[in-house]
Amino acid sequence: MSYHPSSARTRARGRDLRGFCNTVTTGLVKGKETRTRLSRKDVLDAAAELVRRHGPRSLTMRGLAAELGTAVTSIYWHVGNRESLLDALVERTVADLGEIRPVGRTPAQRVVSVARALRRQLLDHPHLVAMVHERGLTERMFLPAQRSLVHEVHEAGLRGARAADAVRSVQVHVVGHVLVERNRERAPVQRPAEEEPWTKDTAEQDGALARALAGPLDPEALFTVSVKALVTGLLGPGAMTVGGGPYPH
Amino acid sequence: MSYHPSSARTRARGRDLRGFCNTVTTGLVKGKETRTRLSRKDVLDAAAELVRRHGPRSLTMRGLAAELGTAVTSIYWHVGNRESLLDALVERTVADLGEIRPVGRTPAQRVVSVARALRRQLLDHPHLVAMVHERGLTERMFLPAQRSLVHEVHEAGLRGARAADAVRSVQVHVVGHVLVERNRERAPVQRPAEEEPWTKDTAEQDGALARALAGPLDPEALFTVSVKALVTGLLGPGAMTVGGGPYPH
DNA sequence: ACCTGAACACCGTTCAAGT
DNA sequence: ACCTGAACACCGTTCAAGT
Repeated sequence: MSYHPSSARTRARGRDLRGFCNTVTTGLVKGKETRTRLSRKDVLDAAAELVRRHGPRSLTMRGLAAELGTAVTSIYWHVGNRESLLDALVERTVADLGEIRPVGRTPAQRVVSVARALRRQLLDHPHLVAMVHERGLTERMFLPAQRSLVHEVHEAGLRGARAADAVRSVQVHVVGHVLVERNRERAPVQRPAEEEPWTKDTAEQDGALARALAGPLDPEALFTVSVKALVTGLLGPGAMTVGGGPYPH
Repeated sequence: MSYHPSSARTRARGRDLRGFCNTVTTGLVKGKETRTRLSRKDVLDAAAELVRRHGPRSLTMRGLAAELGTAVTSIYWHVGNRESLLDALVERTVADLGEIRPVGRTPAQRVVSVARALRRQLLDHPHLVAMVHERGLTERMFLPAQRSLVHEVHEAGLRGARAADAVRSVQVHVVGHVLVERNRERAPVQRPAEEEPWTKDTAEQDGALARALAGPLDPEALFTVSVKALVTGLLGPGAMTVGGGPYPH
């Protein structure tokens, strides 16, 4: 419709064709660079910083413009609109997530190590997870772990569709777990079960079980338990036994 | 501060103290009821319908007022503000989710059946999942399954903290899986891996694996596979063997 | 090619005023 | 106790106009 570069959003999501003409620095004002021209990268950088500090909801076009010292409308020229700005941000961050190296003696241990590392990576970018999720790009979060998982699952003797299922099971479990976790963080005061909290009477006469269910949840520990169980189930019995299970028996 | 009932949101989240004086119907206009007075229930019902049809983002206070044929500000009197309106909506829907009856011969089979039923319930209320999630009430979605899971896990011989972990593992897995699934729905055209899609060469020389990874994902099947594996791992080896595994061997 | 201010069509929310 | 219109302080986005 126009020569507006943001029409790139209708093209295949390819490389940014401009952006080579980066910031032209002319001087310093109170330690901050003064731009003569705004670049797409400037916009993304500033937006990324705002999101990193206060989350995506805090990112308004007007606020971003103020941060950059330009008119709101300039931003539109560079990134099209708010939606594709966030798209670009997600794209960039996901691309920065490195591959994950498996650690451990058995394939099962290495798969667990990949799962834990992936979880760590995702939790390190708290807002990213929600943004990728809201954009329907969840599978993107699978990528850093995918190659390693394929290798390890194959190493464990799984083949074909069954191997693919195992890889995806682990991926979905990790991402899903992180989504649930992230959510708990936001509402740390989970309304104390107004449904009766668990008592010995309602918990199969198992006092320890009742206490555990009524008490707080340790996400890290729960993750370890569940991913080990999952991997055990996927790779076959005995898969985790070498490394010792989560519980003394 | 005032007698405004919406100050209930500062009280403990208890029962709605008004709302007994429901709609007073005076006649019919084109098949629609004509209200003389607006009740909190009217507001919630209309809001629920809007959310059900077009999702929570489509719910605006002004639009809701138009739907109800009142001034925007009347709504504020009844529900306080948009946030607590959505809170109330979530509360109501979650409360309507019934308990889940386990089916199957072995405890493992029954746990799997509970997991599948819970997933079904959540997928039946597509917007609810996202809303509960955004509100940080994820554990609420655990509730319909909780009691049955406790029973079955105990039946399988798990006790104390270990039983609690098993219950929670299944719960987080189900909710997490549904979150990931729901997300895929929203973006059905997952950008075809711009990273090279899997080929026989990159997939450990396993052509079937490559095809499976490149192809589409069947969420229902994947869920079954992963939850069976998880339960197997949690309840001990052999747990699922009676019912037959997902794959012929 | 890049940047601008003005304007549009929305929001949620508050408040003083009605009955 | 319940409802109202006017007003406030925000949004994202478009557009014609500048250089």
